[in-house]
Amino acid sequence: MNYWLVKTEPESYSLEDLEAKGEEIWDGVRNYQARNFMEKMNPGDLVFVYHSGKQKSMVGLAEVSSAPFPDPKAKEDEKWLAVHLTYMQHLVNPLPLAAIKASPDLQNLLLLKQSRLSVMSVDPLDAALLLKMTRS
DNA sequence: GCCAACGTTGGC
DNA sequence: GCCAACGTTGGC
Repeated sequence: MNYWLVKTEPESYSLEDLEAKGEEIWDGVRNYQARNFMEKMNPGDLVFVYHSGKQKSMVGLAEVSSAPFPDPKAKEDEKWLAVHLTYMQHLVNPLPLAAIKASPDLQNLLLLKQSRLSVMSVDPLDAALLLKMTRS
């Protein structure tokens, strides 16, 4: 199983929106590094959902519920990808960015290293620690 | 509101 | 192919 983290601005699309809908197509990603991660997604993979902007906290969990497929919104000659994500839960304890920054064990999270990346992988050990910290 | 990081665009 | 200019993201 692989672990991922997706960022979203709650003002445009929030975890609550995902919860209400149950499953959502995660499209519109227009960054090559992010696409390369999406390419490796498999159904059943766990996805941490992070709210950027005012909240800047990890707020929930979702599950990859499809194989990656061509982004239907992409132009015909472009090879962008989308996946389906299914809502799992809100975290018992949302994890603020400040707490992540303050944790010596989480310093190699791509979230901290590449602030603009919107889809990224999470190391299994980091994922286990995150799950522990959020008691989910 | 500002700025750092970084991706993209276009002139050369 | 380089690089300056510009736009966007996201934290502060």
